[in-house]
Amino acid sequence: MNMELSTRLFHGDCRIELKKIPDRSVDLIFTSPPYADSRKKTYGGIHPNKYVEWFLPISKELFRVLKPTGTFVLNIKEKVQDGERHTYVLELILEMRKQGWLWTEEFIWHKKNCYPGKWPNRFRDAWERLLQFNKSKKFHMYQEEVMVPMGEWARSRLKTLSETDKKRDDSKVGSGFGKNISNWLERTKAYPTNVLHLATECGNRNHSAVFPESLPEWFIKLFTKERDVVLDPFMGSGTTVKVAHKMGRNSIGIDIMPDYYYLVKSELEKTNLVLLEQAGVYAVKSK
Amino acid sequence: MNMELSTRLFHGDCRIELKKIPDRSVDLIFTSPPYADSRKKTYGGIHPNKYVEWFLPISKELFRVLKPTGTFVLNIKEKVQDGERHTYVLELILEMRKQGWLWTEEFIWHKKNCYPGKWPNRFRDAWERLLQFNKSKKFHMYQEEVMVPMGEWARSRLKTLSETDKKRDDSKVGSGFGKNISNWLERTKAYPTNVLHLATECGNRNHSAVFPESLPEWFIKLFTKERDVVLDPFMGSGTTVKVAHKMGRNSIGIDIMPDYYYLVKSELEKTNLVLLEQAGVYAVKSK
DNA sequence: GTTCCGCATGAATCGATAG
DNA sequence: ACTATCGATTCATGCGGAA
Repeated sequence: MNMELSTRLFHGDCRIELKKIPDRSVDLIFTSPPYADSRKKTYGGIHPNKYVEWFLPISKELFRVLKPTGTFVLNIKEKVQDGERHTYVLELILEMRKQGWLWTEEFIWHKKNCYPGKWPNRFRDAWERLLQFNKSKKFHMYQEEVMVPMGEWARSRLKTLSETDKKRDDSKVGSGFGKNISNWLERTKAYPTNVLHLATECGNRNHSAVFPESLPEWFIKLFTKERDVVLDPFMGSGTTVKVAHKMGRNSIGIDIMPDYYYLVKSELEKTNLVLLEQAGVYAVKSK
Repeated sequence: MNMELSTRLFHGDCRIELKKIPDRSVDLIFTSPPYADSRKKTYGGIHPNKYVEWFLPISKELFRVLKPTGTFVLNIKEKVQDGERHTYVLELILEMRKQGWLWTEEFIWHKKNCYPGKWPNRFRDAWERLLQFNKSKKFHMYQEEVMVPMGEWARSRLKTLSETDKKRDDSKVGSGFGKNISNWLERTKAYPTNVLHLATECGNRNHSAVFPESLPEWFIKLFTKERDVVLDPFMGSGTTVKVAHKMGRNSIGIDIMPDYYYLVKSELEKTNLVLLEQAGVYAVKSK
């Protein structure tokens, strides 16, 4: 059957634009909001001390639009201010829990090629937080989709298992053991951990604060299946929505900056964009 | 000159034992306190909800004994409770700042071999926090001491060179060769980042150390020089004090558990222990 | 001496069962 | 209902013994 895959873009402040999205309609929110006091020109430079206050109305709307089985992944890192790490991320987590969010996990994104520099009192910052929030303890997670190749020892391990297998097969007759065995034998992959090793994308000076495609891709694989809905309320150059579309997910992108909005719009038009009746709402048709 | 290197051990609750240590006398505090609700048998199992309340009087004493130029490195990680990451670490950071601590940095310890397991809603936990606190913005940091070889190619290259070096060392007679090598070595070293990659120690039948020796070693190199004073108020099996002593630093270890206390004591006695007048205070003489 | 292989062992977490 | 205990699950590492 021919189904339509939609990519909807909204141009405006997500505090307002989010209200156009129905309750419990989104499977995954993946976003990297403007960092405190940075990207001043694009987002008006939220002061670190005002960051929590600014973000809470947004996270409340995000709570509303997320399905009970959905997940919110927030890519964020505190800035250094006056020689100290600022505490707005810590405070934000505490306040979001008061809104009903469950702080399920904190993934670490290890940036293998982090920004260069040298300071007398600190080293280069090579990691960012990927905070996982949920509305309920029962959320969808497709762990098999992100399994990774095992270490070197996999071969010998498999050998051992096949021998153990034989022994058990002799002693046990007609039990459900065979199924387990085949599971083990085909195992050449392992589940990942909560530490992600990805290089940052470099050389793209058109847009600030870009993350590599593999970052949203990993979480989209992990927390959604095809035809699910992915939302990025701080779309920026559109990495999340473009990856989502490529992966057969419906997506929604919001950005306040005209440059970003029209950039993503035109890029989607290059492929197969369909304008919907609402202003600023587009759908990309896909076979 | 013959100087004495001292390793002082205290047996008791660090909330009390710390009072025996003078104000502003410690250069580095490196410790890994008992995790909430774990090590029940050893520390009485502090409940996660009581953790901050329990730790704050200790951090207050630590603040007192640390030199203004010193550093406090706290190895900690929140437990999962009821499907969520607990918030006691976040709250602890916020409360410690109220005590006057500066939250300078958060290092990530990536545990390459983390505990195995599989669950429907989370992956294996492969990282811990190493929170850096200071009393002032002007603290001592010896960055050159922890420089690392650049990249993989450099590492293999270094191997080759060191082997070649050895071979020629036998036949070499005071040529300028060594100097060339050291020059080359300096060029291939880079400052590290705030992400540390270390495996936990396992299979060592002696004692199960909580962290590998290289962890305290790295921070001792970074934040102290020889003859400085290193303190671990939750000594455990004594990794920190033993590494500190090996590196020519004076050290102080405290533990409430008799088993740990007498274990470390006897290990130090095997080398060259000197009993001081105070009960529970020992010094290891070193030439 | 090397290299390879087998094995024990973790600062874990969930879900079920029991009190 | 709420807490305590137990079994099942899982994989990187370093050691020791064997080829």
